[in-house]
Amino acid sequence: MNPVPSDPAEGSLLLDDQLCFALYAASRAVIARYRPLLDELGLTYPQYLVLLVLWEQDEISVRELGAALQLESSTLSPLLKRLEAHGLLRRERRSDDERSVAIRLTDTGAALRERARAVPLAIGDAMGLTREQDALAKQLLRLLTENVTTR
Amino acid sequence: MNPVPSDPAEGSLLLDDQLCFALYAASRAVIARYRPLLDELGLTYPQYLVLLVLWEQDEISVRELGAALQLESSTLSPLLKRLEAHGLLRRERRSDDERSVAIRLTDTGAALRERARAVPLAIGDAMGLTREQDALAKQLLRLLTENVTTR
DNA sequence: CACGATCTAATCGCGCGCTACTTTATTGCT
DNA sequence: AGCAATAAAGTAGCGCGCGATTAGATCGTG
Repeated sequence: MNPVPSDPAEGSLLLDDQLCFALYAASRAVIARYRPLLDELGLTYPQYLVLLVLWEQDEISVRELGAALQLESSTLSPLLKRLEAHGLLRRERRSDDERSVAIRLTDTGAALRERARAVPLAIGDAMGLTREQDALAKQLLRLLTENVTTR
Repeated sequence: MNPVPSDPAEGSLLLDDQLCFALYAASRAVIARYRPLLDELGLTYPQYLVLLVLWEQDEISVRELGAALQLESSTLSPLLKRLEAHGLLRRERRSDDERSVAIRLTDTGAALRERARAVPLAIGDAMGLTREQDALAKQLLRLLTENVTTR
């Protein structure tokens, strides 16, 4: 006594009506696509995101990194320790504000950027969206994130 | 010597050009929105997804559940044990095929459905997308998942 | 019927991701 | 200056997710 595609999504408890599930499944599927490529670089997906930020702006605090990636220090601290252990970056207390920790790429970390250039190309290819679809998707996802985040 | 919005996204290493990041951030933001609602039901987000499936089709194998949610048994097995420990479902070896485990809701698990009805309504509201945007987003996300998964 | 290939769950190890909490440093107020 | 409030990073605990592996059941082919 359930279906009839009455008002799709509005209050439905059917899995396939849920945007949240489409989102969750897509996110994991895309990350899974990245995995073999990132394995070659010795990186996990969140580690790759951290490096994307650092390649754009080296010398950044944990706080700023968290703001850029929307991640808590409780997630970033151990992740950054692992990247430091792999020799890709250094963490150092700031002298002007000892609460803050400055993250800086090592030469190895900076050099990895060249090897990473192939990644977005391969992924863009695998996603198989037109330029318009890609732009539209990004736009919708940002709107959604914005709506859902701000009170 | 980097920017100039030359060909957005095509091979860029800028975080904000990455569809994958928009996806990853949106997924976490939406799940975060669910958290307080699901807390009231004593559920995590993936547990809620499992129940969505079971409310649609009770008596299902771990394999089928994994196919529906795109999750491995290594994720589902412990998750199902926790739901069993909370009294929401039962796991039982099938007599006709002893490899398979049948998942069945308890009365408590089935009854939780009524309390869950409020969830999609509240979330739909918080997402703040028009019906068209919602449908378009789902469509794009499914296309993306399909492209990225196959092959 | 035998026996190797396949299938199903489950386990283990590891890296997130988040909440709650702690520690240390800085700021703001009087 | 003194001290509460705030801020930054980190730790602990828990629940995913996933790759790799394993144990046991079933299937397929000779």
